[in-house]
This record gives sequence, C-alpha cells and structure tokens, in this order.
Amino acid sequence: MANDRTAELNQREQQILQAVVHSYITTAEPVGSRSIVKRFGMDLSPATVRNVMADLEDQGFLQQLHTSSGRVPTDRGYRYYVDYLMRVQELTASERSRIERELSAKLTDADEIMRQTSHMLALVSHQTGLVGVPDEHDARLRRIELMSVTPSRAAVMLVDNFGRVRTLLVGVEEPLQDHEVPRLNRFLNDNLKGVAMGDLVSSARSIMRALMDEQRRLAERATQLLSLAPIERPGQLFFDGATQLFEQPEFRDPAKAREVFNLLDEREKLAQLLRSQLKERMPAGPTVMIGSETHQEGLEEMSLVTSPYKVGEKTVGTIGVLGPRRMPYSKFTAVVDYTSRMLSRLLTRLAGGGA
Amino acid sequence: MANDRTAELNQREQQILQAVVHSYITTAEPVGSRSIVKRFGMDLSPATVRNVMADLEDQGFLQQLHTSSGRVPTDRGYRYYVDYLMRVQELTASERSRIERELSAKLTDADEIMRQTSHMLALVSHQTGLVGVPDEHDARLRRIELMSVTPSRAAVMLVDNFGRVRTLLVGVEEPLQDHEVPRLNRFLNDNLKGVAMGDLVSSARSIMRALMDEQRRLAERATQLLSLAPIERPGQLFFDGATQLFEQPEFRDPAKAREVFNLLDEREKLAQLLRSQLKERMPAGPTVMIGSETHQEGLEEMSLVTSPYKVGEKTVGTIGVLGPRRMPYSKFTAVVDYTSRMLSRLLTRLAGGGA
DNA sequence: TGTTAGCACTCTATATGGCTGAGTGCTAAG
DNA sequence: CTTAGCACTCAGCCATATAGAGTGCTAACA
Repeated sequence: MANDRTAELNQREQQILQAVVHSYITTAEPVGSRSIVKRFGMDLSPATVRNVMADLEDQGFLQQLHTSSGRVPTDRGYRYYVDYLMRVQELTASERSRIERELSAKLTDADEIMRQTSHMLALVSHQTGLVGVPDEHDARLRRIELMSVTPSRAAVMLVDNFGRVRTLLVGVEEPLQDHEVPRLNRFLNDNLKGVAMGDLVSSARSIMRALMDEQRRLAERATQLLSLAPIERPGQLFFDGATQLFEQPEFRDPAKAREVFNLLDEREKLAQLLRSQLKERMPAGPTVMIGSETHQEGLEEMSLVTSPYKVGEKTVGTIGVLGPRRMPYSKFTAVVDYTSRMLSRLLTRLAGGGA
Repeated sequence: MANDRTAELNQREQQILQAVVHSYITTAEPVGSRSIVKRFGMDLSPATVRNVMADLEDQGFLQQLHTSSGRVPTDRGYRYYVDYLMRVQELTASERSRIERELSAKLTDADEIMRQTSHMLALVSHQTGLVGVPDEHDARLRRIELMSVTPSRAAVMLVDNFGRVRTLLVGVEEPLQDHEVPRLNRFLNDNLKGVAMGDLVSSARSIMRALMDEQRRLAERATQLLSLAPIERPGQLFFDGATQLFEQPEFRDPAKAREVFNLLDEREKLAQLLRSQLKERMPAGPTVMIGSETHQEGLEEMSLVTSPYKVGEKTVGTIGVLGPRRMPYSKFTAVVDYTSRMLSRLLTRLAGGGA
C-alpha cells in the first residue's frame, strides 16, 4: 500500500527530493540544482536536475522563496520525505545508554521521572522536549490520607496509580480532632479508592450521598474537606530546553521567536496538542506533525515529533520534541521512540510496584 | 549625609540628568540637547544644555554611543537618579487593590502564594517577576508524617513553619508495617520538630544516635527512611513573564535576548542573586541593582528592583522585578515595595495560623 | 525521447556614494 | 555665565552598480 503512493514520484524525483530535504535540513539555505549535483555526486547535469525540481514544484513538494532562489521543501515535501524516503535511524549504543542513564537516576516518583524525561529530550535533541502527563481521568486514586497540620488547616495527600503524589492544603473551619483522623482516613480510602482523579470530588459527593445514616456525619465531614481542595490541575505538561530555539537560524527574526515563546507560555494548548495525538492513532510508535499540520497558530514554522507511552498495556500520555520544521526527522524519530519505550518501562514498574 | 553626595551635582546638572533619564526611559532613544529643551520646556538654550551634558559625560553619568548621537545614562547615571533624583511614586488605589485581589485569592499554601506573587509582579510590571523562596535553613520542620504507599515505597510528608508542604517518595527495602507507622510518626515528630529543613537528615542522625537502647530500633528505622529522601531542593525560585522581555526594543537583537534567557534557565544563579540581597542590607525596603551592579554575566543590560519580605519579624526572602536597565524605577520600586509588604502579611498569617 | 550545454534573465546580497537630520564641540559675542 | 552661530560628525535612507547564485528556455545531441 505504501508502494502505491510512493509511485506518485518516480525514482529520480524521489532521489532529488531526498537530496533537497537533506541539504536544507543541514544547511538551512535554499538549495539549487548545481549544488545538489556537486554535493551528492550525481550522475546528472544541473540542467536535468532543474527540470525535475520544476516538476516537483508543480506538484507542491518544493517551493521557491523568490524567482531566482534555490528551492525549499514545503510541508508536503517534508511529509513525503518522512513517509517514504527517510530511512529510520538506529540510535548508537552510547546514545541509548545515555538516555537510560539519565532516566533511571531518579526513580523516586512519576512526576520527577517525567520532568527528567523532558530534560533529557532537550539535551539529546538540542530542541525543546515535551512530556504530556496522563489525563486526570486515566489516573485513579490509590491512596488518600488526611492530616491535621494546624488547627485551621489540614493536608490531603493523594497518591494515584501512576505513583504520583500530590499534597493539598485546605483550610478547615471546624478543627480536625485527632481521634477522627484515622476513622476519616479509613472511610475515604474504603469509598474512594480506584476513582478517577478528575472525578474525585463529584464521585465523593454521590458516593457519600448513598451512604446510610450511621455514617452520615463522617461522610459529610469528608466531602466538605475534599471539596475545598483544588484538585484539578490545569493542562499540565513538562517541557525543557526552550532556550535552544535561539540557536536555530530561523529565529534570527525575534518576532518569530516571540510567537513560539508565547505559545510555550500557554501550556494548555501544548498539552492539548499532545493529547490529541493519543486519540487519533491506533498503531503505537512515533508520529511526525509538520508545520501547519499541527493546526496551531504560531507553529507554522515548527514541527513536532511525538510518541505515546504506556503504563502496563494502556497508552496514557505522549512525549515529543518540538523544533523548526527543518529538523533531522529520522534522528528525532528514533530518539523519541526509544525514550517513550524507556519511559513506559519505568512508569509501569512504578505503577506495578504495588496494586 | 545624602545631601553631601547630592552636592556632587549642582541644581542645573541634576535637572538635566533627570531629564535625560526620564526621556530615555520612555522613548528608548538617545536624547539630545535640543529635544530636552523642547520636551521639558526649559528656560535654557540647547547650547547651554549641551555644555552641561558634556560635563555630565566627563563625570561618568552620561555616555555617547557615537560622536554625534544623543546621550544615554550610564549605570552611574541611573544610580544617581535612583538615589537622589527619583521621586518615589505612590501606587494608585486601583493598583493597590488589584495587587491585593490577585494575591489573596489563593491562600491555600505558601508555595502557591509565592507562585501567584511572581505572576502578579509580571502582570503589573510587564516585566519578569521573581520570588526567591526562604532558605532551607530558615525553614523549620513543623510536622512530619510517614506513610506506606506500596509495600516497596513510602511517602514522607514534611510541613514547615512557612506553611509549605512537600511530599517525597522513598523506596524501602523492608516494607513498612502498618503497626509501626504511628509509632514512627510520633517518634519523628517528637524528635525532629523545629529542626531546620536543610539540616534534617544530619540532625536526625545525631539525635537518633544519642538515644537510649530501648528506642534504638525505631531510631534506626527512621533515620534510614529519611536519609533516602531527596530533601534538598536546589536554589528554588518562582518567576513569571519572561516572554515580556521580547516586547522591549533592546531585545530586538536576538543575541541579547538569548543571553538573558540562558540566565533564566540557570535558576540557581538567580536565586543566589536574590539571596545576596538579604544579607547586605539592614534597612528594609526596596533596593535597585543597575546593570553591572548585579555582577552577573548576562545582566549587564538589565536592572533588578528587589524588596525583602518577612515572616513575623524575621526577613526570610526577596522578591523582585527584572527588566531592561531602562526601566521606570520609581514605579517598580513602589510595586515591589507594596507587594513585599502584602506577601509578608499573607505569609505571617499563614505561619501564625498555628504554631 | 530524454539529456545536456548555453544563454539570457531574475533576484538577493553587498558595496558605494550622496543626502538629510539630529546632534555635537567650539568660538566669539552678548 | 549664557547663547548664537557655525563647522563637523555620523546613522539612516535611498538610489545605483555589481557579483553570484540560481532559474527557465531553447536548441543541439545521443
């Protein structure tokens, strides 16, 4: 089936498209017929290459910035390259071991692992690394614990099935008595374990409501405490290495840089972009979004390589590398793919550590 | 004493220096003699002003970018302006109430308040807002709680006297038994309450060591657990609004922008810069660091307005606004001053909430 | 029929020179 | 001490020229 579509371009066209993409990725300069022939030692004359390039332009794979400049790949050109021409790159042993080392150093909790993952992605790609956190509706409560901190404030500690711990402070009007704490805790754990984190408050309410009189007072107390806690966390994700964007020649223009940075400030949008990747895709493995394919204002000049990660058998989140459209796709695909496997393994171990 | 030094410059020189600083702060353009006379309706001829400006340049208060351009203040010029010429600006009632509103919305815990403060500083200043957190040696343990999460992992919850909660996960080799948890908790609280957070592990060790045989086993167990927890948090601070830097004309040059962003990535350095302000200064109130006075590579073109905040009577941290050297000092001084008072009040209330 | 050489053409980047406007320093007069 | 006047400097802007890279097209070639 892939072959059907490959036939859109003949052998020579493919070869030349590949050369253009390659050259542009490394030099960031529009590439001309002459330089291609020289650089890749082709057995053709520049004139012939010119003809082919003109064809490729007609078909929308290449683009000229102005009449007499070299050509640059379009989104469609990159897409064809990624789908049919790019040969998947294997990571070297040293790269693999580096990733492994960086990641397994801090195995304490899931949030820390994810933060570390985004850092690592930024390090090896020299671009911006992203890690989307599991949706609040996939996360289930594993353990809840109340604690009196001061007479007027209590702490609620929540542990979810990914091994993430969150501690919230709530103000209480009527002080928590020492003797009621153990009973409240037992009550909360008995009734709320396994509930989706995102539904905690509403679940708590309805479960409590269905309880018999005897436990009514306990239930009310517990609900009251929980509903005070700001449990929702807004579209969260980890990212690192945004500064690296400055290194790219495409951000010589500060207006461009600003656009992207503004987007990075709106974490919610990025988080959603990563989340959207989860739904659309059955086959596991890395995906590439090129320029406008992201459907995100501000990312027209950027590309995103993502890969989902799993906990156990369930796919719960996505990691990615964000960089200029002109990026080494084959390399990043390999990096992101390997890293997501690694992350899956770590998180699965963490979650499995005690059901 | 201030008057002695004011005499460095005579009336007219002061007037003109002030005019130059004012004009440059608002327009970001080098300012010439002619424009000054017009803009401030001076009763002098441009030629006279020129002479004075030449004097000011000789004394190092002003600077010319090239022979025939207007003048620009030097660090020393800004310094003189800030110390002697600037009239302190009062915040309007609406500004004050805005700050108050933004800050008191989330009173849940200290970390959240600080994050919110940095956000608020960025909002009202349109620059980068900074909040340095109290040193780990000023923070005292108020409450510690161990909890078994899975057989192989336990959670340690720490509450300090600033109302900050931190929960750490530690892996345990020998599972925590349900029955030993309450005893461990009582033991830990009895022995460690009031210890500086930064000294927790070492204090734990020495205290435990001094204990009698009977409690030996408990002590060993507790120390073992604690020493596994990564308690140190590296130079932490909150900041927000870095993107705003792009708005400033001085960052039209992306190399400049990059320098500053790189520094923002090194949180440790910034945290230290804020911390350094704590020690050097007896009188409370806002301080201004201008350009090279920061002694930070990368901040030569930036200025920092800071103000300390207190919990109770003790000064524990510093907040600040970071922006281009050419910034409205009087405004920011007022903002930072007012905000730090506000923050002090909030944190004091939080800490006092139950000793 | 596909390939190539040659050529005229286009367009960017770069350098050059002239001009203007803002600003200065200096001098001499008020 | 102040100011008017003047010569001078320099960045910014514009127009122009030039070089270099690249193109499209045509005609010749295998």
